Amino acid sequence: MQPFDPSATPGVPLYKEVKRRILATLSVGEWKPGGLIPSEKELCKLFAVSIGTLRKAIDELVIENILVRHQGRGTFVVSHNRNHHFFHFFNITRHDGQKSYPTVELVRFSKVKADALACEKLGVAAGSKVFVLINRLSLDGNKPVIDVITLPEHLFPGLTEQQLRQRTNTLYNFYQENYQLNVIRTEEHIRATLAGGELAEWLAVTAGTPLLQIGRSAYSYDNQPVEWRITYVNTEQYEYAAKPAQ
Amino acid sequence: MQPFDPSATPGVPLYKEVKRRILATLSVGEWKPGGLIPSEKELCKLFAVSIGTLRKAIDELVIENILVRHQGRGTFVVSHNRNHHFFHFFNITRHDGQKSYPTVELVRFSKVKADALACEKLGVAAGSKVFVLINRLSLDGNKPVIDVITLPEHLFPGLTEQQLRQRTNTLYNFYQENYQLNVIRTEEHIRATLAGGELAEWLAVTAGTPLLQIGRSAYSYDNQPVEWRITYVNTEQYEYAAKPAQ
DNA sequence: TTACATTTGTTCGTATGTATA
DNA sequence: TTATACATACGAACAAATGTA
Repeated sequence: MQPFDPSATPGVPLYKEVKRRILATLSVGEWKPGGLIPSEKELCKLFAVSIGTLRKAIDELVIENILVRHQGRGTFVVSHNRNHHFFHFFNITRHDGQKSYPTVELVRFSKVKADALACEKLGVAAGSKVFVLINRLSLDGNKPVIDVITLPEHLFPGLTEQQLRQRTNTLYNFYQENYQLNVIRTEEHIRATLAGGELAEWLAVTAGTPLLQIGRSAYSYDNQPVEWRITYVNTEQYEYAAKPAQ
Repeated sequence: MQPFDPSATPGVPLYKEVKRRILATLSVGEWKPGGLIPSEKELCKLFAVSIGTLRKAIDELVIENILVRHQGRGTFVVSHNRNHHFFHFFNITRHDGQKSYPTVELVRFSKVKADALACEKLGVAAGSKVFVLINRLSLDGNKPVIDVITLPEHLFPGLTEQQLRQRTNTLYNFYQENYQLNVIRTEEHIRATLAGGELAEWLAVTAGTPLLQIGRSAYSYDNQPVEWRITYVNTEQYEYAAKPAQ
């Protein structure tokens, strides 16, 4: 005989329900990125489950890079920092596989009506306003990457060019600190294209140079779309390192 | 007091040791792809560990796509089939995300001395012989993909063009069935390039068309390199779908 | 259709080890 | 040194899926 539990749903394992409740708590900002969540013992009491069930829920959130455990210290909400987690979303390396931190230069900032593609990718109504940022990234003195980033205005109210220029950490850290938007997952689709026009200028290549064109959707908790970007990469000296098929 | 265990190594958790022993058993071919491994109860006896420890070892192998569990049936060694597991290593989709199975046409088959890059990627001595296969893939009547595949001769003794033409399943299934080489992991690095020469002919595009150039190393158990390939993709109608950052 | 044995999945809990502050 | 927190290892009981008699 099961103990009475009003939240129990037939067919849904208890640990999945615990996981959902942890995600919901993260989603409303009760536990903040970089912060400590209650200990396993406390969470067992809170959710009225055994330690094994709780650990199974947290295990999945750790695998999904949403929580991180530190033996002896506690369990933390994953945060976007320069040191931790950055290369999880930055897949550009030198041909020899060497990674390095890019420096970023804001080339353009504007607020416009979203085009059809942006509306679809961001899940906003036709005619909605969006911010468009164009960033140029430098690596080892080269400038091989241009990011064209689209952000829905309703999630970034009052965003200004100055704020973006003054940020000292990563862009995803900026979203997190200033707009409580925590990017936890991306989807990427890669095509080849040719440089031309302003893109060729910004990358300092001749028109007709082959480039990678990487479309990325970035999501927060609850699969909320936060950002849509297209990244262009000159692969003369750099390349895209795909994650091992898993 | 711990029970005496001659295989125990200080600092290495028991479940990691169990995992290593399962991998070693797979590596020598004692449990075959597609086949059933002993039940959890039997494995507990075999390794003299508790059910929890055994499950933790198997959990990791399931996450790594090496084993697969079926409730009520048992635990199986993952196998390369047309139906199961194929899209795990095939990341080309239509622009709308639609997946379909390619048909394959062998364009060229030869045995040559490995060049420096192939030697490095396959971990073979300079001057070693390798087979080079060129495949053209069709999707929905289009021919957007060329694979240039390099295989070390010592792992594929006696490989013939006829064998390759007669295969009815995937290439990785062919390696598995005929050479007991089970590809379980790949690494991929993506660049942009321009079509030209034979490549442009095979893909039926004009010279100067931008293409994806995807370098892939494929590994078996024990990180043994099995295959090195370069895939060229015409992304006019297709694209590379990266796995979600995980 | 039914009954049963087998196998994995879920949930519970305890004891001990290891890392941290 | 001590308390706290996660990591590892143990195992019991029951649920759910599967295949077979």
